[in-house]
Amino acid sequence: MGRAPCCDKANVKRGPWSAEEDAKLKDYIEKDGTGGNWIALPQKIGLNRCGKSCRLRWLNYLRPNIRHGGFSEEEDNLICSLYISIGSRWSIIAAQLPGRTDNDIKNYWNTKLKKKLLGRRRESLLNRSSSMKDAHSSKDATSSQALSNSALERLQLHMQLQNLQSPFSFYNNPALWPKVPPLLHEKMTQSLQILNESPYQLMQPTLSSSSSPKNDQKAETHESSPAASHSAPSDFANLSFNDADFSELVNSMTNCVSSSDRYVSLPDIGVNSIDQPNRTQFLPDPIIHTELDNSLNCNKSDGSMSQQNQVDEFCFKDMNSTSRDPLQALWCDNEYSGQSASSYCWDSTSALLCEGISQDYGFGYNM
DNA sequence: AACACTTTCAACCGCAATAAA
DNA sequence: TTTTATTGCGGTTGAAAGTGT
Repeated sequence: MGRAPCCDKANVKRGPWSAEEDAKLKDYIEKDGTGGNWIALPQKIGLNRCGKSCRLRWLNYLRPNIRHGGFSEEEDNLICSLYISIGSRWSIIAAQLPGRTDNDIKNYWNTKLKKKLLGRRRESLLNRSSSMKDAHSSKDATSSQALSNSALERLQLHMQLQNLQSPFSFYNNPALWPKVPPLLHEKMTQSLQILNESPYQLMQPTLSSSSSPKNDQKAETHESSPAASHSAPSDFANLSFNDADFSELVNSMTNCVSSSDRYVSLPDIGVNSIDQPNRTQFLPDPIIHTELDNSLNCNKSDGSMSQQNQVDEFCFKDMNSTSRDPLQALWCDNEYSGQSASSYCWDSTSALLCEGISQDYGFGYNM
């Protein structure tokens, strides 16, 4: 037995809001507030709408100081940075962008920003590797458009950025990877292999990015949809890769590649509201900001980087310093203990919220 | 001009978390 | 402590607008 619906769906109006409905809702809330009960609100004001619909309309459209469209480069960079670090926690991302709603940011990311960013990345990767990768390039042209917002996508974006910037990085050297569970190691290897073989190839919608029944069910549902039907089969489809996997891997790698000054602080991320006047402004790590600028503005940062600089930026650039020892211990010496490194680090939003503390978000890019 | 295809984005859906009874 | 109601969120849908042929 499923839960009762929040309203009688057969007898409430759906679809686009009229100006009259907007005015009714806006006037009432501005005057009397929501009364702490969205479900009861439409009846109070004589709107034949579901309470959830009213709430959404208010939050995403009618609320004061909402901005639509016209995202600035700074906002682009911030969204990218946050997406890579925390994934599709749109409400948290929106909290860092005054006047933006989670829905807007989500739409913007899915329709424009992701393509913009990864498209540039693809171009750069292609330019650099075209001479040796021609044999692999054409087959993925179609599938490159199909993207998933899975954890693997974040990992791959992470890897692409890393790989492009520093071709000698540990991402290309499995021997340098940390001790992680064999399954994760295998996934990572597969991802790297696919990346290297198919610089065009990004994510597949058929990817079983989560083991949850919900997602499995939805994947089945979409099998017959037009969107799925034109998707080429992918090796990624064999990867089961969830947020926990991602966080574990990236966190481990972040610990390795990032010196302390490469961490970006995200103060009070869990408790900020875009309406809070005194919220702490989150600014992206300057290094990431630069990289994203380069990516979003089609600058070839990789082309301008000297070989020496690349070596300097190599993940074990401090190999000769004493500071590497703990890292080596993490990467090479410790047996995998079964405890995720992320258990005390950045991945879990809920952890952030529970702890209520500022977290260091390690991106781990060598830029 | 007409049609097909793609993109955009407002709105919806269902689940999980939380609050209230 | 358990049950029920409500809120908040991320994923998804589908109509409208845009673009290409």
